[in-house]
Amino acid sequence: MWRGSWRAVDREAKRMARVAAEHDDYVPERVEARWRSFWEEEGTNQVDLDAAERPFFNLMMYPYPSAEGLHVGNLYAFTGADIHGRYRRLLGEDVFEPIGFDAFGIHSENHALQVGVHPMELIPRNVANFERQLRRAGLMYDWTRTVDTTDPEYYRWTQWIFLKLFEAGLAEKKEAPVNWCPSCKTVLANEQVIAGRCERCSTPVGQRMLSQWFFRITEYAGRLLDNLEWIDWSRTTKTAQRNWIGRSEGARLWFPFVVVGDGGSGLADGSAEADGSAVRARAIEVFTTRPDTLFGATFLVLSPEHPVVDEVTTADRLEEVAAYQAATAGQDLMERRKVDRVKTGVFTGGHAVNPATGEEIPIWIADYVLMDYGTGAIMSVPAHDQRDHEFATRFDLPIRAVVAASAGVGKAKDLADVRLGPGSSAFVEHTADEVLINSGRFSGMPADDGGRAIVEWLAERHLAEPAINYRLHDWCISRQRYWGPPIPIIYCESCGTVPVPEDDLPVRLPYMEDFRPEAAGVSPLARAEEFYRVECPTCGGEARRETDVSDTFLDSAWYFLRYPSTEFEDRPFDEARTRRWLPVDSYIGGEEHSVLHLLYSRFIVMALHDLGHLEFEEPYRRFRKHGLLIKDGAKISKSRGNVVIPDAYVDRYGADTFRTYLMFLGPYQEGGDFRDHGIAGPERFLYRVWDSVGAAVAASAGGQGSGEIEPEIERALQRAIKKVSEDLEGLSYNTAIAALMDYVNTLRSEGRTPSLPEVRPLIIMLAPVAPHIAEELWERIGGEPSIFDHATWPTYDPAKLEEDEVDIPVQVNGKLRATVRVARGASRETVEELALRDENVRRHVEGATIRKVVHVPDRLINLVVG
RNA sequence: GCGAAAGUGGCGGAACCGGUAGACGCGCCAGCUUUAGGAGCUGGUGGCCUCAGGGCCGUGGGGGUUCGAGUCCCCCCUUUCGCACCA
Repeated sequence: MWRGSWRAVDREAKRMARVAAEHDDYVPERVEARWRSFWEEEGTNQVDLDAAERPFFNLMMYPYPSAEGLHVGNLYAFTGADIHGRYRRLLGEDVFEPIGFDAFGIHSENHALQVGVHPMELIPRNVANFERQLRRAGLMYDWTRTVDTTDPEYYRWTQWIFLKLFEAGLAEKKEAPVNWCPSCKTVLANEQVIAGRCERCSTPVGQRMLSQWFFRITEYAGRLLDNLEWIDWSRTTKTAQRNWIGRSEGARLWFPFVVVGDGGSGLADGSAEADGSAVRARAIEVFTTRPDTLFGATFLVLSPEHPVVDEVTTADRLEEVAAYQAATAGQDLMERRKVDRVKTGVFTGGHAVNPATGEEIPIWIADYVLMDYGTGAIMSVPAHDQRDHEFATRFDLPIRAVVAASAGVGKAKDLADVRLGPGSSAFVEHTADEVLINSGRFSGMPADDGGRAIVEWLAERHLAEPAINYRLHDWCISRQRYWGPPIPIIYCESCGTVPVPEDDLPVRLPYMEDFRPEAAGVSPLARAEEFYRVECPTCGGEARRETDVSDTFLDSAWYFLRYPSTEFEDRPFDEARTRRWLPVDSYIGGEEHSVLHLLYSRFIVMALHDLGHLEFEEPYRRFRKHGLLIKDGAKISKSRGNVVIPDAYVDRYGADTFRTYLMFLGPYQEGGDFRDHGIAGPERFLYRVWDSVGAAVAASAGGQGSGEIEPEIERALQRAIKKVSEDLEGLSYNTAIAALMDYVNTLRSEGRTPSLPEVRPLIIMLAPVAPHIAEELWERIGGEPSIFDHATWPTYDPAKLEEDEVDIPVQVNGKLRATVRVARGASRETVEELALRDENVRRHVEGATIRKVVHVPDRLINLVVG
């Protein structure tokens, strides 16, 4: 007896033989290989970048070339973008569809460390593998214009961008607390910290003070937010960016210190000062969104890292404060950011003056106040802030209500002196309609007006000003790692920080046998003396290179600018090319990049625009996110072990079937469920198309059939053209494919043989989804290859779309009772008369009077009886 | 906690402005074809009842608006995804 596997192989071989015979030799592998080389040899996928009259830049997010190779999620993303590009091309546009590789970064480096192969060796291997996989997927890439971020000819311009931002004062080095991943041994941007853990290795992230290069993206926060109003992006992506930028409107307030031994009021009068700098220098600055509650600020809380902690702490508290600071510093951020933790903190012994009440209030430190938001200090209003309330209750600090629902205080005689009895320590939630109480002369004012009035009042003494605060932080681009572009800066004893002259770019990343990161937070490049020892470009003296490399997100913040200009060695992007091709017409990518890549690239483009290098300030005309593929009810990921590698599917079914399946399994912009057996539908569909065209060709050659479009087919065709065109425009690929299937079912219903003109538009409409088979069939019906150069997208005639007669549903009291067939445009009277002739309708109308007739022409009639 | 999206047959999913719910596909059923079938073709397929005419129910749950609600409004439940002590 044969063993199971032998039987399987035997069956499979038989199946293939039979399928090939039955389908007139449709062997996807053969067809696809043929057109792949045709495209390659003819340069079908290349567009003349200087002569294109209707340029369409079709961009998709370039991949990180992992060692595992291309996964099905990549292919899902690319196929959806490719279909749109091919559709635009068939509409007659000059579509430029490039691809590249995002090959720098910690991800690549960690993998190299893991397998013990140098990244300079590993990355080209991975890239080659990716390219092999991508070339089989039927994507319309122009392979003469790829981008590899690790190529010195690419990253010289990444460094150039750094220099431009540096010259403009948008890059600065500062000592700052940074997120530190002890496992990756590097700094992480806030965006790379997910719930307190490193986004790559999930190690809890700690804090560390390091001198780092920052891009001042916060300068652009307002514009990055405002432009979201008009750019054409997926709504959810805009929302994500809005939340990330996190605009809060409120005020900055200054609480003067009470100087120990001063004996005075402590409330300096700064009104005589021009700018209030002297007053403010002796005060603690806080940011609040609720200046109206200032009268209820009964204490201040500083972040333990706040620089003035040392200044305000009294001698008797030094020890306790220092201990608390140490405990906080030792805490990982994840722990610290847990919301449901019992609040902790210590009193510093110092006091400040509430500028509104003149009261001296205690200054505490607590880890629930974060140094990296606002000013790192808050005024605590325990009556109206949940967190402050918890804290005040725990440490027995005063709680004073200062706002109340206007309905509740209407009868109070003197709003300035509302005494809330024993219940006064209660937490009062913010409501829409509230007024100030216990707030001196501001009592009784609506909260919003009161807040503004308080700020105005204190502004005279420079103790308050309206302010907008953003959650967004400056972008830390320094990485203490090896695998990235060196930051082009030189430090000189006498000249200070000197930018590398443009002519000296690129600053090449040297080959280092040992590229492991060091725990000390110093880049591996700091061990390469021949790299960092350099002459100062200004004075010629001994100097030292910056040894940090830049963040991968800088590489990807501008790669799309490079694509049309890859051959220019003397400029990052050519002016004429850029004018013709940018901004990007269509950008499709994953939502996981909503706040990282998409925000950074907007910032870089905006900055380059302001510096006169670009004429536009938003990089993408249209951005659409694609959905996520799910398998077995879970997101596809390595950790879940449900990763799907497309190769086996492409081998077994061919790229066309696999593409069709991926696009058919759910709405592209929402994602869907990847299940092996679902692929049978699209497979059969393509075989059916193949057979249909074969039958049409044979019939035509044999002189059979009319060779024309039969009238009943015509309507189906018109409907299909309309539906497919609209759906490809809107990326609704699943329904576009359904419409094509529907049309094929109509063509073949009751075993009929279609004619060539019936089949021709089908082939064209199928081409974006299944390009290889479309090329082959196009050739078989006598078209000149490539279909993408010689076919034009079919159009429909709205007049032909509709039938002369329509079926009208007849409702009685909203319930369907019959349908009647009437001429298009039939009058209410006609339809009603016909409806009442129906036996079933009569039964439901009988014995009652018709009180109303709702008639929607050509759609429905509803008889209301009672 | 805040924000966003989504709950429709056995399954993946359709449904423009409120107007015949379930397109298309998977699976399943029947017939045809085939030496054979895990193949192909044609047709059928939401549930319950049925005197075989049709009837009732049905888009997470409850209410409402309307001649008419998957779609609009209010309340609730569930799931997924972001952001999370953001002052």
